[in-house]
Amino acid sequence: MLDVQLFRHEPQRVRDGLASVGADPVLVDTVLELDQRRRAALQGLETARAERTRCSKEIGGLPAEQRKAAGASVRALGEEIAKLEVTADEAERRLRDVMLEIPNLPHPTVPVGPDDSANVVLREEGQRPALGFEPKPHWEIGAALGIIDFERGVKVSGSRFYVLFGAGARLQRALISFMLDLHTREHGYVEVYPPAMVKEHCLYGTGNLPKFADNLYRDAEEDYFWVPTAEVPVTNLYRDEILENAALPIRHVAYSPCFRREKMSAGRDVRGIKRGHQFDKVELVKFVRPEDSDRELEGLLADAEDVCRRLELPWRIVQMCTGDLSFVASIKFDIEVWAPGCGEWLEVSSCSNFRDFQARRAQIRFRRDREHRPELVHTLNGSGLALPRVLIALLENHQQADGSVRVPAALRPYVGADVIGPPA
RNA sequence: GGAGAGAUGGCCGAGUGGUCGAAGGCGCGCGCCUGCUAAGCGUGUAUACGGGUAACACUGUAUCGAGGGUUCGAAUCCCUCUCUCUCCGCCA
Repeated sequence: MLDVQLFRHEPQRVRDGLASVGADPVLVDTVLELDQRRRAALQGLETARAERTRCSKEIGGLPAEQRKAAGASVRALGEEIAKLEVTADEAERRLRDVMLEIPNLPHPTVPVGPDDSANVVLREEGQRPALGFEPKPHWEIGAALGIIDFERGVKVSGSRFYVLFGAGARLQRALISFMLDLHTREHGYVEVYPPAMVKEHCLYGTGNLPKFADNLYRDAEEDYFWVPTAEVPVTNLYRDEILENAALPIRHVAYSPCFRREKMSAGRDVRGIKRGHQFDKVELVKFVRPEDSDRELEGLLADAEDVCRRLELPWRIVQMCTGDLSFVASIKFDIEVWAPGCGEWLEVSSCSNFRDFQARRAQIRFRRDREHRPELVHTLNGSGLALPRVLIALLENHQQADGSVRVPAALRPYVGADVIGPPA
């Protein structure tokens, strides 16, 4: 959520920003009008309440037998207040509803563009493998090795589900452990194991609601949502808190399963394990002082890239243009790994700086010192990394002519083998 | 799932209809004193949204788990919900 003050003081800047991310600049005028209405309603209400308080105190000082009569004369005021409350609440709610649907403003350094065609590939890192044979897609490799079973996944849970067997399951578990260890031991993150189900308000905090309900699984009866990413529970860890200045920055790494309905991408990426309803992910989440957030984003990106490097995967960094930013991000860099088998770049992480957008929704603040009022923190996050796609890249980049898959050195202690071969 | 107890400021803990944003203690900030490793004295110490200011100051309203009700007036009375704790049942 954006700061209403920004609308009041720099409306043109907000209009320009909204236009650049494809939102309607007229929203600024809507907000300004609703804000005006809200303030007017509030002033009327507060005046009336102040008057009532004065009267009530007077009555309190009266002898008991006079109170009843005096009270009756104030009754009308109470009824008026009730009406003004309804008006003020209504104004407040309408403003809030609009504000909740307004996207974040882009960081000034974000390249301007209408859609993903204007995204910028900043650099390419790592070596593409010189395989010397026609690379197979992971669904062939996985099936041949007996480590990915698509048919049984469908049998048990329907389309977009698969089952990992044997070395495949172990490989995934190894990746999770490897990533958690790397980020906790070498990058300074504190590990968190969060709930995979959250209450509705958490999703408002991170910005998944109200706009993106159709990508979420929910249990309406119990008001539970399955998390689409660990970002949701981890960001909400500090909701409604005022953190100590010394506690910042907070850097968390969390492994969690993620659940997405994928309604919007029906029919897309149905082959393989690239896009399922359930997948695993190791997520990095930061809570930082505003002045540190630009630098912290660089660090976040570097920490996520380090996973690619150690897994000996070729990757590239793509900066999202204004038109391709997510609803909540003010700046975003994707990490894409090359998958030679299916011949595409796979998004394995989106590293974003949300600035105070989520913090305002979730009311995550910190106190710089006693003299200052609490300030909103900046939140950032990015995957470090998303498991199934790393698995794809691993199988496809490290496949060998005989059908086996080489395990990169960094992963060997976790897998307990140098090579994943066909079933005996 | 059944029965009971509870939810007050950073923490502990008073407060059962009025002058209570809320005693007292702890913690913490600032000042003084003292001078020795600790204490004493004074003073201050929630948040949000309005008004106000160049910015402070100042000022209004709200907030005692959440929502609703009674009342001129609710931390205090009534209802609903949430959460926590104890016991029973069930269970990985």
